[in-house]
Amino acid sequence: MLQLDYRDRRPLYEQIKEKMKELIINGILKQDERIPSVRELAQLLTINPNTIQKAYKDLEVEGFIYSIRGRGSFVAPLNDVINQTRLNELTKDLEKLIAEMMYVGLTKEQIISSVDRIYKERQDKMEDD
Amino acid sequence: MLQLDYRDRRPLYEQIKEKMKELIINGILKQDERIPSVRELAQLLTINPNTIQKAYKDLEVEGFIYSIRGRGSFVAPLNDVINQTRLNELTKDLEKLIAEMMYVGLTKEQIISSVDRIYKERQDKMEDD
DNA sequence: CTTGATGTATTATTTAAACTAATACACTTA
DNA sequence: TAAGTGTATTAGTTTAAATAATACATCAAG
Repeated sequence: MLQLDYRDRRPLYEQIKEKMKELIINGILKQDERIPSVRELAQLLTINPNTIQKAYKDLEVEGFIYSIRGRGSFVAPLNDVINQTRLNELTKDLEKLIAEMMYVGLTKEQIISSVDRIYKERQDKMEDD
Repeated sequence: MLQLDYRDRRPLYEQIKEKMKELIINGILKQDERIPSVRELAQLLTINPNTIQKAYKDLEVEGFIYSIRGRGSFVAPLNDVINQTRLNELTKDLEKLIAEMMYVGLTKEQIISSVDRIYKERQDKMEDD
């Protein structure tokens, strides 16, 4: 379900965050589905529970999961995810990315066709579920 | 010209890289223009020269600047910037970003109109120079 | 040819962040 | 009640970032 890469120079909790986001975004984990507990995942990955805790806390702040003491952690419903702060961050990231793409000489048409292709590929993938 | 943020949790050399990229991408620094020397910038920012050196080395690898021993560091000509490796990285970043934007419910049209807006804004800005 | 500036490299040290470890507590469910 | 959950705290270790002090090769100017 989750594989860590120790050659990766990024912190473990970042890797966990990214992998978990992917699982949620790609629909592998469904809304309100329970995800492994802090201790379970720590044991599975043979790392410290505190590291999982940090990853989960970040994911909760970003709106991807919610946690209930005594019960566990769960995939957040979409409504919770769509918060303006996150949207602003994503837009800012998009601006940076496009700025660099323009700089290396990509035309608007090239960029948009990339967006189009990516969008289509993702839609196809989601329809398979 | 360059302002560091010590509340930022990212490493200083990352901040320097990002700021320098912005200056180049936004056309503030022109092709073949000389940028501050390692020692100059270190003194200006009151940080260690080795930190600047690391930032500059990274920027050179990514194709944004080139350095000549004994002379200084300069903004790279565009042709050098367009390398396939960098393009692949940018495309991968774009894929991740769009995936998350789709997840939070943005339609293809919304994303493309964002791209369109960003592109136009940047073109206007560049024409002012 | 000397001088001062440049990029580059190396080694050692300090500082900060990431990670581990061991507990503790409040809450939920069976 | 017992076992599992999230959460918090404190301490220690490990790793990365940043500093510090040099050294060397190159280039331009005097």
